[in-house]
Amino acid sequence: MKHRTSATVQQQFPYCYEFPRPALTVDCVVFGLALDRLKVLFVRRDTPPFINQWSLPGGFVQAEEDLDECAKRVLLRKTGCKNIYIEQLYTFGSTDRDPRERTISVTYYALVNSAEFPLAENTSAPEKQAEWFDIENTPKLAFDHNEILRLALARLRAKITYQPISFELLPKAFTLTKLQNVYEVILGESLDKRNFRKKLLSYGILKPLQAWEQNGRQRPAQLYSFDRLAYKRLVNTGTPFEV
Amino acid sequence: MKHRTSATVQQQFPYCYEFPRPALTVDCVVFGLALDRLKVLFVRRDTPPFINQWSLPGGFVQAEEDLDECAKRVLLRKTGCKNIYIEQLYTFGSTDRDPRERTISVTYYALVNSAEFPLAENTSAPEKQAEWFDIENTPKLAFDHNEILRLALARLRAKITYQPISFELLPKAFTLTKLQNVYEVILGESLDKRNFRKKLLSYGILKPLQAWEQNGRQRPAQLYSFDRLAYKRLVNTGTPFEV
DNA sequence: TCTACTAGGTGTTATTTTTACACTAAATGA
DNA sequence: TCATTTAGTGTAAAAATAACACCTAGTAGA
Repeated sequence: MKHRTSATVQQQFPYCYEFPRPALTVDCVVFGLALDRLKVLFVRRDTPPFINQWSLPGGFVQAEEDLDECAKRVLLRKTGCKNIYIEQLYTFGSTDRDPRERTISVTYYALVNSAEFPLAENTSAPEKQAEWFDIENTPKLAFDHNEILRLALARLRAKITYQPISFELLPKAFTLTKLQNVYEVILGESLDKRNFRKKLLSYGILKPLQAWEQNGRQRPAQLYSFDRLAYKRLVNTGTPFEV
Repeated sequence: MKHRTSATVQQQFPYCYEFPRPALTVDCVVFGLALDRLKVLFVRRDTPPFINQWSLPGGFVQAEEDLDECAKRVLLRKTGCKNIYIEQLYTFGSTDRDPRERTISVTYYALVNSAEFPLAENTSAPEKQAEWFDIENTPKLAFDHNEILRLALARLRAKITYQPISFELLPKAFTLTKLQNVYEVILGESLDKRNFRKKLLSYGILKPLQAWEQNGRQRPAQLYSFDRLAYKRLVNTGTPFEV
């Protein structure tokens, strides 16, 4: 139960409890795609501890905000884009993970659409210092954020094989080659083009558009969009989606 | 940052912070096996809110205790047994999930070994009122605990097919029939005996013991134990474990 | 305008994995 | 010794996966 104290101390530390309470933060691992590579977004800390070190974007959970909302708020602030795919990852709560005081971090990972968000090599994000790093070349991060990143990457790798989240990294309309590239980049292995197309198309969750993409001096590629309704129907029939 | 206030209020609410902080609890979904059925453990609440209603065993996270430790402490208190398999499930933090005040719950699910723990139909747990319920017949629970239970069950069903956690529900030595039964009970479908045995034995992670189980007036069954080292080797070769 | 280049697009076969299925073995109790 | 019960075992058909090569349709530049 929360109680107010009197006196001046109240003004600075007005929220008082019977037992100590850890601070609660949300930290996000934001994945994006650029130049056919998997990227991840870090922000440079401007306060101690770990001042000037790179870290995951995050923030304290506000009193009247759900955890998911908090993650979305953080993402909007750091990346400037809404409607990002997010998923809760894990909650980190070692007693020594923050040198200042006990802090619990509920972590999320997010997938940003490479069309809506201007992804370029080391472009700065809207505010503060934020940068995209290639997943193969990440710096030492503040706190236990390297560990969080590892877990997020493992989760992404696993999840992409049985849930249609690859589309979240692509623009609404995409070619099969781009889609295959998402899998190759994340799984770290190359796939057979014909088998990949055969399998993906067999689920009937890709809607061919009346549009083609012209990218260089070659044959234009058919554009597709992800058909969420068809995917729901697929799930209802019990057919597993697998790549 | 935590600060102490002066005056009498300090004695009751001595932990003061600049911003409001939610309470932090750990709640556990404890699964067990009895009479070839999947069971789950609930405790009856003895304080408001939801007094007298069934709920998941849980408790507040102590200042100097990791989240996993907290879950283990809760489980030891409620079930009396150590070395339980636990895994973090999800963190629930809706602003309205606790009618008293903002409370974040880091949830875990646990698998208890049916040999070490005396599982019987509705046996009372060591202290307070605790009962095992058949998974097909669970009561309305306090807070959002029914939702947590649903999620835990979904996770258990998914996980059992690609991680060797079924063994955690069985005694050290078990028969293949018992093992198959674990899968059938959790997945809710019957499996082919020959195919099941062929597949499980093919991984080489079951060590046949020089022991047989005599259960009725029939041929005694070979006992096996789970070979953790062999499983590690299997993982290292990249072979997926799948049921 | 012709040619070289580039990525897009497509089927078939061999191999592997999965599924379906039925009888004998070893013990007990009557 | 016979009836009953669960333990334990192999094979063949079907399905899924993996391997593999060439033509297409456009652009750029000669």
